[in-house]
Amino acid sequence: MLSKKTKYGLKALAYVAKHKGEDPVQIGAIAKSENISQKFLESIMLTLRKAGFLGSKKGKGGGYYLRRQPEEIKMVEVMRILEGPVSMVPCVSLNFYEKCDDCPDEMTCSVHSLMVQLRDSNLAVLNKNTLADLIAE
Amino acid sequence: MLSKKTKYGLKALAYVAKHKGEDPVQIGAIAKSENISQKFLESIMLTLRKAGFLGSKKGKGGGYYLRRQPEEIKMVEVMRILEGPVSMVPCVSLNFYEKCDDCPDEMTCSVHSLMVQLRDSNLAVLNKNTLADLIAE
DNA sequence: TTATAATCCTAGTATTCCGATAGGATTTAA
DNA sequence: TTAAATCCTATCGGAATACTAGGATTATAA
Repeated sequence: MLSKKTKYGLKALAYVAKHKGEDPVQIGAIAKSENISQKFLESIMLTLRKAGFLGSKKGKGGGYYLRRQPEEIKMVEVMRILEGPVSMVPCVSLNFYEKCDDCPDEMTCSVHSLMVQLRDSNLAVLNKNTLADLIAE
Repeated sequence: MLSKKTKYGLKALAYVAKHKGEDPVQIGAIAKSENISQKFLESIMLTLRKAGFLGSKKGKGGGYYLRRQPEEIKMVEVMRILEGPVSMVPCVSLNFYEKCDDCPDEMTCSVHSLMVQLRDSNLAVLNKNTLADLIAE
């Protein structure tokens, strides 16, 4: 299941992207438009800013804006920040590799190959889609 | 992340499939071979039996055996039983459809299309792979 | 017949994670 | 100087996950 954090984060990014070129958008406006708890969204926006997707302006008239073009923000980057690894098991993760605690040997693990295939098919989709695709429809 | 339940279940199915044609295999043997808590595995085996993948024989010399050919057990079936929906959001699930609580309208939801693509690419992999593929390598 | 070995089944528990909230500190525009 | 916004850390309740306990049931075989 996709976490609410990720879902809200994606929606918020889409919202900001839709208002590109205008004044910065406020958390309150996004929260209201997308039915998201404002406080929860605050922490998500913070994450997205620290990851470099968003910039912010403090104080009155402040808010968030995109720091990169929507076409250049790949979904795989956003997902890795918000949701974590693309892989379903750490031992096939490209960016978050870890040994599985129960597997003595990855090469003889019966689920390994299936997990690699799932990872790769997901990566293909997430590499192809950008923030621009999210607001296209 | 793949749940331990699913991971253990897949490994157990693979183990049983490897011993096809022999006497039924005991939970204890699987647990030992795959580093799984025996009690936990018990409940997983029960699930797999009730789902029709496994048969069981009680009493001394009992254990579990496959009820279908490995080539005919699709990973998508097993995953749906153990892990739940293939989709990451309920509103794009084919077998577990539900409306998302925060979305007023699926058609205007910015993450919808991405979720459909992910679902379909995962389905493709899970439909192609069978239990036979798990033990092939 | 009886001991043993296995599954069956329900309930409970410990821990972790998720979603959300609290409460201010800081910064900026008007 | 006031209001409006982000910034930041800490915390909390509930749900889900991973696992455990304890026995009931069934079948084999000495």
